[in-house]
Formats: sequence, C-alpha cells, structure tokens
Amino acid sequence: MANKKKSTIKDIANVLGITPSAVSKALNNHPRISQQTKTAVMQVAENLNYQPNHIATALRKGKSNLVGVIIPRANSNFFSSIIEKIEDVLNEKGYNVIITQSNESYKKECQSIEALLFTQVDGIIASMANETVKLDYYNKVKQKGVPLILFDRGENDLNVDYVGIDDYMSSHIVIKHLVDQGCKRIAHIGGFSHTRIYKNRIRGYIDALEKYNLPFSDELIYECNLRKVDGKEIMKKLLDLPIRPDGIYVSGDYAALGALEEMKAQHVKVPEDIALVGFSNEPFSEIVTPGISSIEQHSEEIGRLAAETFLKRIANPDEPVTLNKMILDPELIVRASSKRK
Amino acid sequence: MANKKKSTIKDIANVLGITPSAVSKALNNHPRISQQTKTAVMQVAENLNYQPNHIATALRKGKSNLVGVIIPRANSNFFSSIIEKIEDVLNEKGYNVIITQSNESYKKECQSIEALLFTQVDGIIASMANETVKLDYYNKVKQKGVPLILFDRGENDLNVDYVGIDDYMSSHIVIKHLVDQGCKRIAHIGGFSHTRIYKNRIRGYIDALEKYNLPFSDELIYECNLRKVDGKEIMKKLLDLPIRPDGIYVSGDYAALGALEEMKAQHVKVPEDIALVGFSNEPFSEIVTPGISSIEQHSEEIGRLAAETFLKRIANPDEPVTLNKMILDPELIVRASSKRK
DNA sequence: TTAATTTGTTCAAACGTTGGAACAAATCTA
DNA sequence: TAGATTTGTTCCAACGTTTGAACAAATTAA
Repeated sequence: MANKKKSTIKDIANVLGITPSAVSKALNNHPRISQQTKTAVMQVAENLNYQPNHIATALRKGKSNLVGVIIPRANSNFFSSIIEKIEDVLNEKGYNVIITQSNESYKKECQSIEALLFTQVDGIIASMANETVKLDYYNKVKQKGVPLILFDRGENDLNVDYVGIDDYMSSHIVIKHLVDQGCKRIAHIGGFSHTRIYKNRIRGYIDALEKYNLPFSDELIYECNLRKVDGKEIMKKLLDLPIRPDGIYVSGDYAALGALEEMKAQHVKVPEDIALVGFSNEPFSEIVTPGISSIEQHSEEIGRLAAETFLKRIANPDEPVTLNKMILDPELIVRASSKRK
Repeated sequence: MANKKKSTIKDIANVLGITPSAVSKALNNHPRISQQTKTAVMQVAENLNYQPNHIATALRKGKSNLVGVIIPRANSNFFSSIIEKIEDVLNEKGYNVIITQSNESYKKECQSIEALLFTQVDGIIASMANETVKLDYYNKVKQKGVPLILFDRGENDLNVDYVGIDDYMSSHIVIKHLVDQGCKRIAHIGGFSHTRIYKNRIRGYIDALEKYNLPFSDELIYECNLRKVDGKEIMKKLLDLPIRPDGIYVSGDYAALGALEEMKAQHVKVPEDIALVGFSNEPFSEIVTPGISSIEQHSEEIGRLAAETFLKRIANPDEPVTLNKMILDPELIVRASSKRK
C-alpha cells in the first residue's frame, strides 16, 4: 500500500525529540545548527521520505517560486525553443514555469494574466498577442509590483524590460540581400502595424527601399495575420498586379509558405521570376522546395536573456523599472528561394 | 504611486467591523451568512481591490488548483492543440495549467515530475518521452495519490487512465490505402518500438502486410527518432536496396518530410514511383509539394478527454485507479503524396 | 410562557513552514 | 573568576485562509 500520509517537518522533529524550527533550520543549513543535528535531520528526512511543502513555504515567504510565461502560440519553433531556454535557466534557480497560450487573442491574454496573478506568480515573461492594443492588463501587472519582462512582441509604452531582435535592421538586411540578387521591385507581406515589431519591419522595409532607390507603392505592401492562407491570398493579389514584383519579403515563414504555394500553383519560377524571403526560420523552411530564405532570431538567446533579466529584477526589487531594451542582431539564412547567383 | 500592499480578508473585516471568518464565509457564499453582510463584503472587497491569496487557500485546503502537463515538445501542432484544449477545459473549472517539456529526454522528464510534485500539483497529465522505459518516476506519482492521466504516449503497465488513438488500426488504414493505390512493397519508418504507440503501429504494419499478402522483410522496417534527418537518412538506405519499395509509411510527418526531400533529391517520382504516407497531420504536410497524406489524430478531442478524465478523478478520489483506455478512431487524410488514381 | 429550532456571527485552531527573539550552556577573555 | 561572547536550541508569532464548534439572538412551536 502507498504511504498516503505525507510527512512534515513536525514528524521529523518528533522522531528526534527536537522542535520543528530546529528541523527547519537544519534543512535550510542555518549556521547556528550543529553539524550533528543537521546530519541526523537529513537522515530522518530521508527515512520518512519527507517532501517539503512548497505551498507552506510560499505562504510564509510571500513568494511562489512560479514564473508565468505567456506566448501567442506554442506551435512554432521560435516560441518553443524560447520556452525551453527559459525553463532551463529558471529551473536551475528553483523556479517553476507556468506556460499559457494566448492564441493571439486579447481576451485569452487577459484571462492568462488574471490566472497568473491569481496563482501568485513571482513574475511574468510575456510576448504579446497580435490583437493586443490596450495595455491595461499589463499595467495591472506592473502596478502590483510583479516583475514583467517582454520578449519579441513588446511595447515601448509599458516601460519594462524587453528582449528582442532589431526588426528594423532585419528589413534592411533582407532588402539589401534581395537587391544584391537583382530585385528591382520588392513587395512586403507584413504583420499588423499596430504590433511594434511588425511596424518596425514595415518601417525598415520602406526606408530600405528608399535607400536603394526602389519604387514603393501601396499596392506592394499588405498587413495580415501571417498565417499560411493569408500569405497565399495576398500572393494572389500581388500576382494580379499589372507590374508584378520580382521580390517578396514576408514577415513570417508560414505566410511565406503560403505565398510560395501560390507561386508554384501559378507556375511562377522561384527565385528566377520572383525571389522570396521569410521570417523566423521555422524548421520547415529549409525542408520545402525551394528552401525558403529566412531571418534567424536566435531564440535560445532571447529565452536566456529574458530569464536572466527576470532573475536580476528579483534580486534587486528596489531598483526602479524603466524601459530597458536588449536588442539582438538578426541573421539572414539564405536558401534557394532567393539565391539567384 | 501603485498601492503596493495587498489587501486581505482581515482588511475587509476591519472596515466592516466583523471577523475575518465572517468575511471568508461571505465570499464563499456560505448559507448561514446574511444577504446583507454578503453584499457589504462584496462591496468593500471591490473597493479595496481585494484579490484572494490563492496560496493560503491552497495550504489550508491541501490543494493547489494547479495541474501539470508534461509533453515531449511543444513544437508540434499535435501537442500545442492538445494543450490548448486542456487549458480550455480546466481553466473553466478554476484550475491552472503548468506546462513542461521533456524534450524527449528521460532525465528531463524525471526533473519535470519532481518539479510538478514539488509544486504540489493536483494532478499530472502527461505524454511520455521517447526515451522513457523505466516507469519509476511515474509510479512515484501514482504512489503519492496524485491523479495521473496519460495521453498519446502511454504505457499499459502503469494502470492509469489513458487517452489516445488506435495506433494498430491506423497502420491498417494506411496499408489498406497504399494497397488500394497499387503498392506491392511497403516499407515502414517507425518510432522506437519500446514506446507503446510505435510498437503498436509496427505490429499493425506487419499484420496488415500479412493480411494483404505483401512481402515483409527486415530491410523494409526501421526504427528512429522520427526527426527530419532520420527520415532522410533512412530513405537513403531504402533507395539503395536492390528492390526498392513502392510505398512508404512513416510514423511522423517530420520524418516523412525528410524522406520526401531525399526522394526528390534522387528524382524519385512521388507518388508514381513511391507513394508516401506520414503521421499526425502537421500543418506543413498539406503545404509541401506534393502534399503528404497523413493520419489525423483529433488532438482537440484527446485534450478534452484527458482534461475531463482528470476532473472525474478529482471528483471521485476514492474510486480505485485502473487501466482505463479511451481510444479514438484515427482518420487518414489523403493528399497528393499517395494519390495515384 | 417555556422550550426547541433557526439564523447569523464569533472563536479558535489548523494547514506547514519560517525566522527573530529569547535563553541556557559552553567557551573565551582579561 | 567574573564578565563577555559564542553556540545550539527553543519559543512564539506570523503568512492568509478555512471550518467546525460554540454561542447569542431571533424566531417558531407547543
């Protein structure tokens, strides 16, 4: 039969004929407890199969050792490797990680925040949903004094720590590459510009076009949810233009895939007729034919930095929180979809 | 300035000049508390922006309202939609979900279990890592009386609730389809047979071959980690055989993708020369060219059932736990990679 | 009118752990 | 040898909530 009843610090104390607080101190390696009792306590704890009650500790200490992570959707390599890294770093320090998905919905995101605050997490590491424009819930987190770290999808106005890549620069890198490959008319399939990262990529795209003296017009730029279907449909419109573009820069690999599919369907040669570059280097991008060139965002690095920033915040709770941006350099992985030479 | 100090039940009691226990009862809608005080308490709670301290409740009640979910890797549509559904169902009932990834590693999985037990979760819903053969840690969960529900990657020997599809039947469906398409020599790229689901698929494959009087030999079957590279390498070996197979059944879409890539590289026509069927219907499977036929596992349904089973367990804690398998029917999505007619 | 019941609240202990204050015993200092 | 210091432990209150028992007041029953 399983020994259902859990043993507590009290049980250990009873066995040894000492007080619970002595046991507690022994377990926490308090300097004033003799080595002798410490080893005795360890021994008995082992025998009784003692497991500390984390909840009691949390109540007493006023911290839960839980960190909440909010992501739009786990269903991408980018986010799942960030999480993996965050877990690595935080588990090391005795924290557990609660992951919730917003599914790109503002409402679900608010619920997640509520739930995490309710669970008394010691901090929240989040990437905002596409839909999110109102910052009220995030402000609530800040107000409660719960450390908040944003990554990838952030927002300057919140004035908190942020980890991400340089989106503006990414666009410049992509456009330069396409220009180098001989593209003269480059379209952009972007995310919605109310999300900061997509806005920056759009800005970067427009500025880079100007820099290289390329034509820009409204018919060359689209904003969407960046799902595969979105890429496909927008590609359709782009192919219907009187003058087709000869290069496409897409802000997400799923959408790029959709675009690629449509081009194949219409027998457009990639990259000869139209060169294609995606974003975030999903595993399938290297798999499809032709492989899709894409921007690698160094997700592990982002995860590591986000976790470490949280730890730093916890260590210095009095330090005032300000906008603290950690910006990593993007890297373009060139594949067949844009390699003409 | 933010009002840092959190208000407690005591504060409400002080304002109203009643005792904390009256407040607690009012908040919990105790029948013996007058409607009058109830509304008064609600009012004050609202004013003070009172947030119940979940940890204190957890300590007092002996339950955390946290449910742990262990998955091999979030990086697949299958797992991320299961999680989404589990969250849906459990949030509804006031539970929060802690997600951890084992990354297919036994060691990481054990750590996850430790961490979840340490966090005092009220139950664990898990899908086992590929690597896992020893069940000691899962037995520990059972022994502690923490409800354990397995999905997809389960193990009969644990004698707990299990939700998954009929893997044996899946193989039969796939083989029948390939036979219908005229395949005479079908190979299988499977997962490691020490994992129950992969063993069942292998058994199904072998039995189905026999049923249709098709040749079987050791050179036609491989076990691997089902990553893209694995599929690619094994495909290489299959193409080097003196007599090539004319149909390939792969136990995972990533590996199927690798196999497809290799066939394209060697100018094998798919499905004319070799027909291909994958498993788990990842989003990219319909995207690539040719689209990969695949088994749809009804992930939302699996998630829903797993969560509901947990709730049932919690509601009837005294009911003895036994092997309780809930098996869903798989569905083959036929795409270009295997459609010859 | 008295006893029994119902209603609304308070009391007190508990959940398991922690940590500062208090205290006795042992050791050191001058 | 008295006083100061160190060492090892106990004491006690606290973290915020819950809950059964107790109790007084109000209501009902007989």
